[in-house]
Amino acid sequence: MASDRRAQILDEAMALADEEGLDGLTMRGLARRLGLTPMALYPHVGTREELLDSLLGRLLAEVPLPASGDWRERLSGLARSLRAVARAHPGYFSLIFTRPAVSPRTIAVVEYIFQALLEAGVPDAEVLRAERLMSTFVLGYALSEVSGRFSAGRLAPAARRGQLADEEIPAHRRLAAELDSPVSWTDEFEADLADMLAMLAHLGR
Amino acid sequence: MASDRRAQILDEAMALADEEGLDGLTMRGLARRLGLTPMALYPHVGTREELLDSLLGRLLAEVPLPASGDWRERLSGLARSLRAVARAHPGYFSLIFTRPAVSPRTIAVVEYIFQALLEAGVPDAEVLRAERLMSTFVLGYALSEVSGRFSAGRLAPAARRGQLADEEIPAHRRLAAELDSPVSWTDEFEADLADMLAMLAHLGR
DNA sequence: CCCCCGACTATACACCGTATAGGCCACGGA
DNA sequence: TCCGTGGCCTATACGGTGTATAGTCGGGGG
Repeated sequence: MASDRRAQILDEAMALADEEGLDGLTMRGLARRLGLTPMALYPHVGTREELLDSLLGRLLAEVPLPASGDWRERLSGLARSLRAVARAHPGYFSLIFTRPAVSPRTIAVVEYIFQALLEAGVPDAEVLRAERLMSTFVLGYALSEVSGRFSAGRLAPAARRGQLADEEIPAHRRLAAELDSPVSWTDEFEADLADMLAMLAHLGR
Repeated sequence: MASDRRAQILDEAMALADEEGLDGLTMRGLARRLGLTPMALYPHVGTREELLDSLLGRLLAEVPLPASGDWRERLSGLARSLRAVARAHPGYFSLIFTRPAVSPRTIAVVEYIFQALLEAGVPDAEVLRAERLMSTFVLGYALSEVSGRFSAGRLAPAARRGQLADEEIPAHRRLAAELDSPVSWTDEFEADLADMLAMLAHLGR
């Protein structure tokens, strides 16, 4: 069947993007891996931009929606799934921020969050904002983690000493012990999640 | 002076990126605007990747750090400045997520946030996490706003009707009035900011 | 006067996305 | 059995990209 071929090409595209990153995902490179000419891809996946949109669709399709549990369990389960997807595909998770794709799946995920927030008692007038606030945090955290924004400061001890005098950064000096100890991004995510859920609960009275 | 030339090139690069976006920022296009050959740029700004890092540096340099006020005013002032920078340069604000740059300026901004959080009474052991949490929200919100992630759903009425049956999305149906009314991203940002600051205050007891 | 050195140019290479046109083969109807 | 015909794929080409390498030129110091 024709869409088998499409699925097969998308599989290979995801593998290639996982290995080489978005820049390495090339029409020519993808065709080479499949033993095809670049132009053979076009009838199946469209232009490269459309290919990227399809990859984003697959990314979202990988996110399971927990079927049971109270609203806290459902929201934190979804959040953990999103972070897991980001860690599984660090090379192109950023698509979720840069490509505004509104697929049925997207709507299903948003619907899922709406229902959880309503169950949490968030007033109708605040549900949309609460959904965007929560999504922004989860997606932002996941992207920061896999794109290296968080760990950029891990060379902080050198950088701190490097260019600014100690007197200019008293808070850094006071927090030296914390700055020098390793961070578990999983633990931090869980702690953040707890705080965010508490905030949502507060919104619901 | 030599670094005048560099500054001049970076000025033009920012202008070009503002007009044409990151994809439109091309070594050849930049050189053309300056009346130069592409290769003339390299001694001044290095490779294109290094040029992008320099642009990010300039972006951060544009963010003013409010000199006075209590910790709430300082943090929300900084947050508003970051969002303003994003809106001023929507084409390449995303660099802040994808390019881990640790410049003296970055450290100064983080130091500023640390001091505010300490003033808020956040325990030393939680300051680093609170800084990342707050930064993630602010940067994520700003990026979502300028990259179109938020407004992707503005064609929601059509999309909702389009592919999912009404019975599958009861929360969307219940929130139809809210979904169809326009959103002020400024108002929403302020409301989110208030909630986040309350959360931080709670962390500080 | 000469020479050097810095800024700049010229050329070239490998790669990219994709438009256009043509080939090949399997299959259904006469 | 032959003949379209239509789906998949290939070949070629064009204009773009980043950047390595080598050459050009003018002005300031010995």
